[in-house]
Amino acid sequence: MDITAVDTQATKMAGLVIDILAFSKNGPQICPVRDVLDRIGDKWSLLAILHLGTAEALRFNELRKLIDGISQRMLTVTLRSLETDGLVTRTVYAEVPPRVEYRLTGLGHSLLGAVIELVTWAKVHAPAIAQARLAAAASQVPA
Amino acid sequence: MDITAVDTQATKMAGLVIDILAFSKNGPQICPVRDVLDRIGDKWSLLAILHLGTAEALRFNELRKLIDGISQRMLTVTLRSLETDGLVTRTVYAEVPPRVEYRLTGLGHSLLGAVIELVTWAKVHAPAIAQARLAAAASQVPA
DNA sequence: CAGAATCCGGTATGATACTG
DNA sequence: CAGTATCATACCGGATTCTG
Repeated sequence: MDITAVDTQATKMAGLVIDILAFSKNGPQICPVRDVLDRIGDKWSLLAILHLGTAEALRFNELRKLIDGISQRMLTVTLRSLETDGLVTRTVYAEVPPRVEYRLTGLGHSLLGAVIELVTWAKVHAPAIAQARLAAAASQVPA
Repeated sequence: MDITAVDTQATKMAGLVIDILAFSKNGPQICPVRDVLDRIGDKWSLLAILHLGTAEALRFNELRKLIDGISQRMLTVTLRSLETDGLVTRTVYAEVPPRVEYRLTGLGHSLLGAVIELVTWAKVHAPAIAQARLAAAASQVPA
């Protein structure tokens, strides 16, 4: 990739971003971009979506085991808010003991695609970020 | 897209996610996916990256005006942490009054690509989410 | 099993004032 | 202009206990 190609792509991305940000200013309601980012910007939503993307359906305690470190409370809260936003469905089976299954909706699957992009980026560039942090720490306390 | 195609794509995404999550378990250090999500999961980082993606370079107060509602303090904190992670560069010009320019690094631009995917999703599906929320609110207080 | 309710601390964020 | 320093606070999220 030569300089010209880089420039072209950068310009293209800039145009896309400008469109998005312009859109976010329109209308009387809050910015949809911020709104969605707030939703997925919490500690567990994206992880829940990722794990739900690995199976057709998952039960509450299955998710609890898969998402390492999540508390019962936060799993409940997270799933409810994802349900409210139409990203997952919650199905209760009238049995005893109770069984509840969660699965991604079509909307949830469409988000999964974008999320995979992001975590793939994270996976690929994690070493670069770690290195940058080390370099920053080193220049912080040189003596 | 027929049922088979949907299934195939869903299976493919599931495989990708499994790879990513498996990777995140490896090694003694913390999960890189969570690490990066924590970084960009704060309130302002993604917005700063998006705006920096619209121009070659931006000054402190230019960003301040562009990112509506951000406080001086949070802009500073956000930019510093992005700098620490190697996503933006900070250039101080020895002038008076001082001038400081921020611009995305190559790493930052690569993240911008994934972020654009995400916010584009947000832009497209914001109405669907809004509708889901309304439906949830309606079923909440039916009487 | 799958939660609901409650309490509680830490941290992220905001407001304000001061400075090189 | 581009911060830093300090204080105030809201709310996120964890631990615990109780329930259908």
